[in-house]
Amino acid sequence: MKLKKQFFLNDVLEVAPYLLGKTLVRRFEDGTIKKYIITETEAYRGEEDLACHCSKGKTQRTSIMYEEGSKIYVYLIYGMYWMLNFVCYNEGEPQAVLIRGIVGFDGPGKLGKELQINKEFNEKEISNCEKIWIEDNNKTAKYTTKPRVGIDYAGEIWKNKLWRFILDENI
DNA sequence: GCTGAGATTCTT
DNA sequence: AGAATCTCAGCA
Repeated sequence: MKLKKQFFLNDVLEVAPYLLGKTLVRRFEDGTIKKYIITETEAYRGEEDLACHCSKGKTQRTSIMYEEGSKIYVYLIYGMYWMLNFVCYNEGEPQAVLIRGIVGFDGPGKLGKELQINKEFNEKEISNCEKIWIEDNNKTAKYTTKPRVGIDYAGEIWKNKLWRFILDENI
């Protein structure tokens, strides 16, 4: 069954690890439906988190993260890769979980390409979207935590946070 | 308006 | 180590 909106109102540090092992379902333009197991996520949490886009405050790009949880946040990085995120927690407190890996497509850029993610997904409702959704299995997966990737600019405190969650069986 | 850098990946 | 390639933020 689909993950409910309520689930994304929790703190991102609860949401990110819980998403591991869950099934990400994508309905493509031609009607084909494919399912992928989520293997890796990363948490970005609040304006004080220097690695979070919201550390620079509310802008046109980041305004979606200030809304209530369960919205999809998509953006283009390095001019070629679409990143897929889900907004978490309460309105006014920006948090998001980045999907970094799914079975068979290890890396946020690769999975964005495979899922054919584009700017049209931005600001959609993940709990009520006909193109993409997540299926719950009511299980808690075993996982390993590591520092986040690609954020050396965030400073020692935030760089060393263990907010990257990796599904154990996939290592 | 222009410039620099980025939650990446693939090639040299 | 560097290119590919585009959007946004910051500054003029």
